[in-house]
Amino acid sequence: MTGGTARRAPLSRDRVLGAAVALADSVGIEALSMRQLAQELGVVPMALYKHVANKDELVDGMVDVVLGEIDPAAPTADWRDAVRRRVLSAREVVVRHPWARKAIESRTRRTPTVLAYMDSLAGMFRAGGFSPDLTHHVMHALGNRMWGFSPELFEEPRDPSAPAPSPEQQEAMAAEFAERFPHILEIATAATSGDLSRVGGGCDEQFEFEFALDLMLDGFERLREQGWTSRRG
Amino acid sequence: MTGGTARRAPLSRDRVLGAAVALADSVGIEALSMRQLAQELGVVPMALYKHVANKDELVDGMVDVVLGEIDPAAPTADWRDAVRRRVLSAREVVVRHPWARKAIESRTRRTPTVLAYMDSLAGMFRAGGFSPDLTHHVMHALGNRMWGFSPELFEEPRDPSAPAPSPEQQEAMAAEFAERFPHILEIATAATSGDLSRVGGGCDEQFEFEFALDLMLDGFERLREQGWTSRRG
DNA sequence: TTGACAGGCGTACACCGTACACCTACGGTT
DNA sequence: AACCGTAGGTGTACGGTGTACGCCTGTCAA
Repeated sequence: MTGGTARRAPLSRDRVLGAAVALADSVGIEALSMRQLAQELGVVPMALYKHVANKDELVDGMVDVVLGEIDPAAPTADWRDAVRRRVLSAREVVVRHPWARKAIESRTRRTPTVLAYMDSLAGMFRAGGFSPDLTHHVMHALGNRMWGFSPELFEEPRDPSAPAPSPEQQEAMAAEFAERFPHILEIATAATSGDLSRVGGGCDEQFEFEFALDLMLDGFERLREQGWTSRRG
Repeated sequence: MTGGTARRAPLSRDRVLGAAVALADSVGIEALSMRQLAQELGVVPMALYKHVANKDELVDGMVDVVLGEIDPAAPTADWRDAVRRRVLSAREVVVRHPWARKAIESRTRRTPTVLAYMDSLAGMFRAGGFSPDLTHHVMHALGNRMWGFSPELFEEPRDPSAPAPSPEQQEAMAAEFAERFPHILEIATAATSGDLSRVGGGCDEQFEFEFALDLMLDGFERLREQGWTSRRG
């Protein structure tokens, strides 16, 4: 009966992964469970296991999905520009999917999609005149930054439900902090251009990311120029 | 009765944390559970909660313990040397406690111990002539490498229980790999000096770490020399 | 002697991933 | 038309997790 109440669309690997990505987008990766995902799909938990082997493989698949959102590599004369674009494009997708950071960090299996991305990046270095040897090391040096994220040194819980400390408590804490961690306080205030009220407010992650990325790329270029090699002689 | 069968030594926060570190050392962080830890201490699970608030706080404490194993900062004329020593000392302890990598990555709360370490590092940059502004950014650029580890691009499961693929299967896989990921294959063989049989064997992590660290430190020094600042004008 | 309290115990709950057996509907073969 | 293999959704159950809550007991100060 085509005109009756529409039957639930059948599951498929893609539908499962898509729903998982959407769910992780809204509740985070640590709240994503097979049971909740099943419920979201109007299905019993075990039904999922007909489409993914287990939860690990599910997360692998989710990572593949978001990696698929990275802009395909565009041909560029300049290796530096090519790498930079690619990585910043990757960054855009992990910003869209904040859980991807943890997911990628925790991943141990390298899926073909992951390998393909790394391969394309390696290819850019090679095309730019990097030796296989040097390419290898700069890929390591890039590390997780190739996926468009850097570790968050300070992640603020910013828990609004927590009871706000009284002003004098705040003052006391600030005083103790200033005594024990003067340099951190100093650079934190520098980061906010001296606006003390915004000290806890987090950093400009995009700036920090590009700063570090460019620093590395500069270093890479220098090593390439001077024909760096790991073999002594 | 002092001479009778010795009563179990009473629990304490330190004893709990010490046992947790030892347990994680032997079974890994993901196998560490409150129940198992309690059993190790000859105690009922809930007894632990009299000494740590919850599991998160337990892990925070464990991280603090291992950070305590880092060599105290020694006075050095050269900022570069000071930072390098400190970070490599940190690396020694995370190599001793492999689980610390994941633990630190997953941590969100910054304990005083963590802050103290970061503060001492920041202090080294400041003493070396870095502006607060620049210090801030280089700390971000250093990222998790300040804890002595870099992300593992390829972690091999190296599962010995998995059925070994037949030689022809292996050959077929290698051929497909070579076609799809030529650059990865190329740099992997470069890493083993052309010894194809060792391609899957992993990289020299220590070398990669120092390579990346020195690359960053070089970059930092250059920025310091030229009086880099994030403010335009 | 008393009574507060620190610290270990036992039970119980909600949640997790997933093994296993079952059912049911569909597509191709005879 | 009868059959049957199989893909895919269901239900139940098991062993694991973190931890809330109440109890009980030994220690020590008043």
